[in-house]
Amino acid sequence: MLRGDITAAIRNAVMNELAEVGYGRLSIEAVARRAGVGKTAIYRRWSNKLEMVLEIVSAVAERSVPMPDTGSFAGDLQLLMFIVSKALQHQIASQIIPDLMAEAARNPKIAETLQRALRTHQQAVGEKIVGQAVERGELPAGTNADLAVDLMLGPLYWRLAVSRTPIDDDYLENLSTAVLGALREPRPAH
Amino acid sequence: MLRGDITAAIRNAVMNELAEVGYGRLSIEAVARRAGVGKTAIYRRWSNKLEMVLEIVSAVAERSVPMPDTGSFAGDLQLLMFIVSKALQHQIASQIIPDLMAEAARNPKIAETLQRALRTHQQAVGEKIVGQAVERGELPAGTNADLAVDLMLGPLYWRLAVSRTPIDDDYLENLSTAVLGALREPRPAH
DNA sequence: GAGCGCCGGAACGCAACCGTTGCGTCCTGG
DNA sequence: CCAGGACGCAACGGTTGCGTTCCGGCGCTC
Repeated sequence: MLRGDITAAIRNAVMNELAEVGYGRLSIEAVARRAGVGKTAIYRRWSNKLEMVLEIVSAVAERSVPMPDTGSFAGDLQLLMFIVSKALQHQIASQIIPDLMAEAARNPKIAETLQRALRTHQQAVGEKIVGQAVERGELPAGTNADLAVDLMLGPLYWRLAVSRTPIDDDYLENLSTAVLGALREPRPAH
Repeated sequence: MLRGDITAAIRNAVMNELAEVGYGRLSIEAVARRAGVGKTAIYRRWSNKLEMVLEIVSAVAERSVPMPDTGSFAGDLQLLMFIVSKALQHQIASQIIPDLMAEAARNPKIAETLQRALRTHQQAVGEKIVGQAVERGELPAGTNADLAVDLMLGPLYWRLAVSRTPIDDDYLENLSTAVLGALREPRPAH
């Protein structure tokens, strides 16, 4: 019976409020104001702030990050980095994600939701790419997939969400070359 | 004239409150309660919440991260990663840093302070380590210091502050080996 | 031992937000 | 045409926090 356009307006308002003030300062009243909606309409849909935010955020997060499969590890890597960098450069995402990550450190429910919505998927993507590369002989058999994921996503996240230095195509190419070098068979010291 | 022990108690309380509830929810009243101090004592020292937090946090941040100089790039790298990983595993730091990073995305004053207190110093450390390595011939001459910093700190930050997966010595060694591989002269594709 | 300044504590007026309720309107299906 | 439900709006009492003010007490210094 709930009107869909209203629900959509609320979802939208929550995302924007989250980006602007963060979870800690998010208020139901501000969401209602922003959505042009009565508080009643919100409480009719969710029982409190936490539940509302979690439901909305995971709904958004679930439709993202496709699985690259270009036929070569170098290609997969470049594509993945391109996608992730685009996502992290998105105005709203780049505000919300670090905020919720920080919040997750003190709220187990947020942590769990984020884990399910982001980490798990990213890990699966990483493992698949690395697994394919190993099968093709592009990476050594013992390659640590966890380490690979950290190497692929860590620098991007650091750069875009933490130090917030702009990124260009050159940088992205250098980065993927470097990561490629990092994961290849270790060479003797000289 | 202000009593030093009281100032110290307030500083301490602010750090702990920041870790527990984050900047967004930090309240002067809670800080006073926690420090066992009247609000008056706080307002006598700082004029508002933002100024207080910035002054205290930068004071703490300024005394950290020594400059490694072990004589070899591999040694410097391992030492730096060890220090940073210890710092990021510190209970309070690992809560406060991501929180302020997220807050910095929407508050320019916080961003500026963090930039000065953390980024600038880290960048200097990275540049020095890379510069020394290039002089010794351990890294190619054109090595991009920015990229190197991202590769060194990004995965650690990602792992410890974002995905919050525990780290052991083995992982740290694998990571530094990988970063070493990433920064060496690029090899031809096969 | 008088005075000064910091101290904690209590209370102030003001604002924001919580979650709930009641009102009158609008839309829809029977 | 009518019942019912979702809507917005406004108001409720209660809580929390702001930044300020005033108080009495305590420990300096002169």
